[in-house]
Amino acid sequence: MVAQKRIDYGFVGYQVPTKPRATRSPRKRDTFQRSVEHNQMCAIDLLATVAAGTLLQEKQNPITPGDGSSKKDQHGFVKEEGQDTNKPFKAELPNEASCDRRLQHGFVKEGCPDANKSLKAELSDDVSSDRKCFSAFSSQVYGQNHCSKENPHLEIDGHSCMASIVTSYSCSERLVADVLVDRKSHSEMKNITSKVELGSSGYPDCSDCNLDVDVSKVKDELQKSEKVPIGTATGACCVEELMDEKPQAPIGLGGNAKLSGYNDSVPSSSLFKGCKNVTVVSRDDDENFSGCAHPSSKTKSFRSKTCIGDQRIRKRLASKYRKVARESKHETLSNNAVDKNFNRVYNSQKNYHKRQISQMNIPFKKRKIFDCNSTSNSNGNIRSGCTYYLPNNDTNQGVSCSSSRMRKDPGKSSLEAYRHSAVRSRDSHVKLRIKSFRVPELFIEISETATVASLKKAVMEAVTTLLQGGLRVGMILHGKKLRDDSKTLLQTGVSHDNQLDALGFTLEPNSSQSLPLTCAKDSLHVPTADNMPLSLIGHTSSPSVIYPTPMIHGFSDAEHQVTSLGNIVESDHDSAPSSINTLGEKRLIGSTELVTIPEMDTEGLAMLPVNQKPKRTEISQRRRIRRPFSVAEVEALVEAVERLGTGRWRDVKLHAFDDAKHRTYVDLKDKWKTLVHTARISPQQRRGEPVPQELLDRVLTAHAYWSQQQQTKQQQLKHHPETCLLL
DNA sequence: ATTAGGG
DNA sequence: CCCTAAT
Repeated sequence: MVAQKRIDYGFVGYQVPTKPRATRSPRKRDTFQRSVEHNQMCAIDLLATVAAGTLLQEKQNPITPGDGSSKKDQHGFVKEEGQDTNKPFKAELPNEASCDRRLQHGFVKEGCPDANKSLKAELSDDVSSDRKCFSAFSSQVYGQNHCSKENPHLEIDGHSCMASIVTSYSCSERLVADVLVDRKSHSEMKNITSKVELGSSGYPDCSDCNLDVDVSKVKDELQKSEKVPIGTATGACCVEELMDEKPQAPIGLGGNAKLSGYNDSVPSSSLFKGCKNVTVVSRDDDENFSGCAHPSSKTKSFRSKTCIGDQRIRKRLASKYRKVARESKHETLSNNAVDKNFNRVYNSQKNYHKRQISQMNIPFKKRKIFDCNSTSNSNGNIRSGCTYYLPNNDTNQGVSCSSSRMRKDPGKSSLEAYRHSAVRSRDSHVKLRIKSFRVPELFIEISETATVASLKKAVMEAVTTLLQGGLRVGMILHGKKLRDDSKTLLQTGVSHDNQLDALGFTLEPNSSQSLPLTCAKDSLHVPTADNMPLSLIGHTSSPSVIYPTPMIHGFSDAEHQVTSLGNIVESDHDSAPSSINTLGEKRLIGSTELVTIPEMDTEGLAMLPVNQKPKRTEISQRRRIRRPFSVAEVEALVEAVERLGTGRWRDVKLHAFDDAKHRTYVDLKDKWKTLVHTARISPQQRRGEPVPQELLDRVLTAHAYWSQQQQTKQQQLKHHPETCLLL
């Protein structure tokens, strides 16, 4: 490559950290400049080589240099290089010193500090400019990384929930994050509303909690109603956002729930990531359906639609629920809106790649609502109901008028009535509604020319991936976990009015990321020892606390609510083992209302079955949880390495996995190692989740490229040590 | 704290 | 993923 003969020093983007980047003398500067050019060329070569088709396509839709994209890149670089940008002077010196003492000497010799300083400043400027150019370049080449705040699609209107596109998360994300941080007051999560109805007659047991069970009950009721929740086109995930007024969105979770629509409960969050939410549809029907007034939803219709296309998802959802605090600002998108969104998406999207970010936490929140009509109350029938919101909701709810209202007025009276009724007969039913849970952010990249179907498919895949781990249901009463599945609701007190307030369900997502060990599919639950929830799984008492996954960006209102309830515990997707502590910390960060958490933790621990502790301990001792890399993560890694090269794992981590705390640079390095190995062996020999051949090809290409670069550098050093001096 | 490699 | 040596 052309680059080989040239000196690479100074190029931040691709160069190895060790090399000197800037020089103080004019001559050196020129050299530097050249090196930069050279680097760029290298980069281009690499890109051309590596990126092949995709990149080329992207090039066609280059982002204008001036826009935010460039900024992002720049930003990214800054981070990469670290200190350089920020502290051109000080930072650089040390680096250089380490890299090349000669340089340093020269520098020192030059003598006057001031002169040096100015020079350095200039150099740094140059560097930055170079970087800019590079970034612009890279952005063009990579196309994918442009999430400038300026991009229209990135912005989220309060209500607009779009399918977002995401670019490479690395740089762009960061920028966006920086910019958007302020806005993220809202949760980034998308909510999937689900409606779950519980027939109280059943047992409180976990088994009961299973969607299937509930579903059947619900189903019956639903059948009565004609409405059909909507199958959104996405089929895959239709999440409905809950409107305050029309809280319920039936969801495909569990047997009961159906995903009616996929909404972004918190737009801002989506922005944060630079992605928009993928909204699928919520129909008016849904709303009606969801309406508290209509406790009975159409299960059947739901079910039929539920088929969304991917039973897997459904299953998973069913298996696990998370409580979702409903976001006050849910809005249902009309079809039109959806269409618009899609258009936007398409426009913005360049690649068909869908990505999930490392952050893929799955914070699902679940809301519960008890419906009991006053009328029914008189009857003593639970079903009558009023919608009862769990405490969680209340907190958040400022938004949900219905919930708060329900609770206060009708709710209580109804509750009392309910209680009485409960006392009278054991036949009374408890109806629960779980409106929504959150879905972690999904990033989807799709070409403009892609069909709607493909986008849907992409969304589906993303959702599927998220839910892969499966979900588990836990119940919390008055902040305590209900572990005895054999107890009846009555015995547990769930059927009593007071209890309702304190009742909470938790969904523990076993996402690969969050809870790798608990892979329903693998049937390996044991491992999760680290995670309390996981450990709990094996036990009769399934009541694990729901952990709202700590979002990277902060907690959503819902989460806060949950916290207030004390029902929810967060599971840290990142660190399953120390979930509690971690959670607590995160919460603190995210919100002020953390008080409950500590208690929760304590209780939780205390409550934990004897078995649990040992398990946990054992597991923790053994090692941290295994968290297989998802395809999305692999893609992120590959992309980062393509850009940064091997040997800069810290930078790779910072760029592509900064939010994935459980991925250390060592992990990334190891993963790359295994990827290279995987790419070299025959497909038949590969195990685990198959990695797209395209990615493996990129791995080999990038690996080859960077290996060569390394050799070249070494040779240069050997043969032309003086170059260092010159530079 | 990082990086590189072996296990 | 873990562990370790070398930076």
